Amino acid sequence: MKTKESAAHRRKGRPLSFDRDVALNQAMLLFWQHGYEATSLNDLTTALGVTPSSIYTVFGDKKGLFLAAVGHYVSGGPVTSQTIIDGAASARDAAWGLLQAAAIGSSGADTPAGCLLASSAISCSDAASEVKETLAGLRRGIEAMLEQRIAKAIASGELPTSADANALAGHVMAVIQGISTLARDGAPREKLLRVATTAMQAWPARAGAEAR
Amino acid sequence: MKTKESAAHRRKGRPLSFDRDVALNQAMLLFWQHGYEATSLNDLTTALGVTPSSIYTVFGDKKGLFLAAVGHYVSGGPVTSQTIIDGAASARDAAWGLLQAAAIGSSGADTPAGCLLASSAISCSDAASEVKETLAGLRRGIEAMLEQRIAKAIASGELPTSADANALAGHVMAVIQGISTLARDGAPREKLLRVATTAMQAWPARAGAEAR
DNA sequence: TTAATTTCCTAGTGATTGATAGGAAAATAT
DNA sequence: ATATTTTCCTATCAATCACTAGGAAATTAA
Repeated sequence: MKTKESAAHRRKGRPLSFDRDVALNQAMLLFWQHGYEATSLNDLTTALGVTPSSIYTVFGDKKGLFLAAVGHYVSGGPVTSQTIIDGAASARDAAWGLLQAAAIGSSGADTPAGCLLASSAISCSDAASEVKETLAGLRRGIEAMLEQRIAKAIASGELPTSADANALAGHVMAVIQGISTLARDGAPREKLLRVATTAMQAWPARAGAEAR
Repeated sequence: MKTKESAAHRRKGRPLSFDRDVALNQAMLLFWQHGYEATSLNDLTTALGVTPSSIYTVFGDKKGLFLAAVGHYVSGGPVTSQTIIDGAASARDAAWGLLQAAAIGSSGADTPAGCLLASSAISCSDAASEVKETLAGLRRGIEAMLEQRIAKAIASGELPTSADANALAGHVMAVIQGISTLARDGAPREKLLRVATTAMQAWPARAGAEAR
């Protein structure tokens, strides 16, 4: 069920000596652990078992490999931010789903701590600013999707009109970012989940309820 | 009123040709903007107007300069995390003070976006793990101080016994971390403050009040 | 003035960085 | 078989990295 180009047409020249997805997964793990700039080509070629020239013919350059690894990260599993938000029964569930996914994804036993999007290019040299900006764009995209979902909930009466969609979405994104750092600092999954639960206490009551 | 060694005793050899605090401030700004590893010695010597050998005689090595710059950062102004927590009238005010300081400090007009502690060494190579761990320790220290302040508030009846000091402190730290990243991604101060305000909505009601 | 001490500058160290040149090897197409 | 296309490996590129040797210059102590 992998994206394996339905075997209808084979390439012409010498075939790749390695599995592109396996290599991409290895690269993703390295970038996840050490970040974009701190992961050297030497680290990558060693871990992937591939020579530099192969990387450059397949992915262009280090930046291309990183972006491909990010793509592998965001669309690798069945659960993405998009599917979480779209599949949630309410804006509140969307926020909780994202926070829960961040807590669990940042504390996997077989993956580095934290979130690749949140941690791999926070500070960098000018040469890597394009990569940093790409990740920032992905983060902003998730935030925008969540904000729209919240705005829809306000419009539909699910949330009170006094709710601030922009601030609520920003708060959720901030906590997701923070959960990633807490995880990298060594916090266990159980704590990350309690932080996520605490963050949800900031969620406004349903529009009907006259509390707060 | 600077810490200038009360002029009682001058050093023996040739005097420093530059002001240590001015240089440290410049170094801090560079590390603040680009992070620890992405800031090269060449960047530093150029900005500081100082030769490499001078840096090494005064600060030991790049790591020593960075740690000195971090010290300059955390104890540079009159307001520190310590003074915010100790000076707050309540645990709630302590949390709000930290969040507000993060929002304002991350969006200064004359300083790089974000927080140096939160952004300068999130992901790094193995060679810089000591620096990363030092910053993580500073973050954990702030969190521990806040957690103790919250625990004290629970013990004194200021907060309900159902409150989770560890999770509340973790949430505040996560939001601080996230505010730093939002700022680096371009969010304006006004939004950071609204995120901080939203985060405070998660704070439990006073022990007496029977709400929630 | 002379000795001792400390910082100064110039020039360069070996190691590592991302990336490549050149040609052999392996596949398909004819 | 032969041509074409693509990837393979070996060896290496120039640039940059953090860092330092060696000696002149500037200060205090005697």
